Amino acid sequence: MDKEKAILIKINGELRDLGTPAGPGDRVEEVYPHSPEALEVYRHSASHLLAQAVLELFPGTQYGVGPAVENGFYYDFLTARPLAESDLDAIAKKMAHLARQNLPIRRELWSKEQAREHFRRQGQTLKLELLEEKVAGDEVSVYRQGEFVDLCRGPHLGATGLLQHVKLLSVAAAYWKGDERSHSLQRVYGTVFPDAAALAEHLRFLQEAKERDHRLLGRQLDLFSLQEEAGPGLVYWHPKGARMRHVIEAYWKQRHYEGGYELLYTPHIGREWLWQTSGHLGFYKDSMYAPMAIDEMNYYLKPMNCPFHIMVYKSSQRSYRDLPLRWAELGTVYRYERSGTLHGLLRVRGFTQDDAHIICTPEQIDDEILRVLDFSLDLLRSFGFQEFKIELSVRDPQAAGKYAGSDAMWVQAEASLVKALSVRQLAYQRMEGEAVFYGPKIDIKIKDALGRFWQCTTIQFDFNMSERFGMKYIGADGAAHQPYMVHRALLGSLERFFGVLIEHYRGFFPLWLAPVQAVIAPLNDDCLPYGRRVLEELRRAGVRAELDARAEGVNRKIRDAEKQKVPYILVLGPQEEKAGNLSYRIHGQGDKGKIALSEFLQKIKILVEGKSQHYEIQ
RNA sequence: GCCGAAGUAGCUCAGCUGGUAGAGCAAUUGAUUCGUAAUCAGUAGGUCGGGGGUUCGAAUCCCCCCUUCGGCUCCA
Repeated sequence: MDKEKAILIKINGELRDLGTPAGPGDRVEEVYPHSPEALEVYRHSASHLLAQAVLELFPGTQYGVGPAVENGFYYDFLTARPLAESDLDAIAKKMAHLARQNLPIRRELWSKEQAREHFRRQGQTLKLELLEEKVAGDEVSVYRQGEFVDLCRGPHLGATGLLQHVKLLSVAAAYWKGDERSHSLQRVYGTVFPDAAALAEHLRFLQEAKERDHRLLGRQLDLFSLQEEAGPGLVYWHPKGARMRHVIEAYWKQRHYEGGYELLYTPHIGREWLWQTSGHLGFYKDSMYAPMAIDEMNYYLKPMNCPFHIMVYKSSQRSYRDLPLRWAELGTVYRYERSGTLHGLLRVRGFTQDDAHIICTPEQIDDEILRVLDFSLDLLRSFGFQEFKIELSVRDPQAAGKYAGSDAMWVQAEASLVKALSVRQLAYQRMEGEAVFYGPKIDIKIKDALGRFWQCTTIQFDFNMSERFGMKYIGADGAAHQPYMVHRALLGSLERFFGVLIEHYRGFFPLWLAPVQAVIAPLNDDCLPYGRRVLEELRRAGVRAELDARAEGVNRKIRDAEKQKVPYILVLGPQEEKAGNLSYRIHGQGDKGKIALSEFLQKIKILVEGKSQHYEIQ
């Protein structure tokens, strides 16, 4: 392989344009196209190329910001008319044209006044705003390629000719500076790679993600639906989806009982008093469904389960000897999510949280947090997820006043979260100021088969509710104390988790989750009675089986079952009937030969119990 | 909620500049009874997302609304 030419350099570890002069004693390293740092620069330079192309094609366009992002880049424009997907071709052509010209990309240092003058002349008010807001000193670096000049810190590639493998992906709206009261800009998304193969690989990944889309698979496999007439963001679980949910719930309940939890069932609506007391009507009203007036009293659908669990707590006097209490509920809540945010199962308006509240003494909190953390990771692993991203959200030290709970509680809460993470030697990211006002929290995201992360677990301290409802327990000292309350959901919501499972497995669920584990395909109608007997036996053994009794050939029955991603297809003909056994196929692998029914049952039982990730019968 | 795009049979989609809808799959009926990924033939299915308007005439043009999609913002 040819030695690649360096496209950037690092001076004392800092990425710079190729050709940046180094001082004496500086440590200089070359950076090659296929390094991760280079990719970021490719993206950033591609965004400049995009802006250059758009400005040339649509004169009078204002350009905003255009950073490299995960998987690509974008640039925001204020255009005379909105851009459409159909404009992307023309833009891409223009970019390719500019790339072929191999324009040098040059860094220049301007005085602020010079930049001001330049952008004023060009009528680029967005850039003028950026200039005033972002540039502190009097000197500012700009990058020029041809006529195009952009305010930029850099670094950049040396010339546009390096940007050969670009793909524009979509155009969408974005607010100027993320502020929804501000202009709506046109954001063009694209991706770029140093070579054609890497670009093709990424496009394959996008295609794959599209094919895994849970909304598509949900329909193909008849798992669930969302229905226009019945209201947006409300999920209908079809029989097959419902079976999976049942399996998930049964396992979840079993694990909770084993883990020292008790289960609760609480109502779906509650009187205004409850939400007044909880504070939801104060800070959460916009996200709640409007009240129902019954007997001159307002009732609200619950957006959270906490107040209900607290009511159970307060139904009798509690002693320190009762604690910790761990109360779990698959609690269905309704939240009025903004219409534009709804997305399949991943963002809905009615969903079931796998919720629990742990109420304990301050002395118990370290143990309880560790316990929840272990529980969560273990539960997620049993669904086949192996990699996690953990975030610890703590309060903003600058604004201590806006938080519920005492300072001491925050300090202890944070300490016990950190302690649990470090005892288990888990890497985490500390999110300063990301805590909710009512307490610090740990969030766990799971990595799916495509490397995407999905938020599931949240473990949150809640100092607000316990305060507002005046939760108390009698301590060993005979005095009343405020307990700690931890609110946690491990899977997050069953809807979202289901959506993630579908995408992670691409519909090829592990046997223990598969809605239909086996389809029986009798060869002809004469074999139907034997088919029915096998069906009975499978069902009695707890196998989720179906009999394909249509007047179709085996080929057709096999094809349809394969398309439904059923793990096993059992072909029954005169031979099998005579021998009292069955021929089985494993999904995607074809005929695996004959096996006795009892042996089949026994072996797949092992796979189910082991939550196996494959269907192979050993 | 905001910006843009879209909505035609259960599903996937075709229907050019206005002249009262079409395919494949699915469904259904009949025949076929088949050895490892689509048996053959017939039939039925749509006030073209909803409402209003323009027009002799609207799936097609205009307005309002609903839903979905791509994002922004937000989040389990």
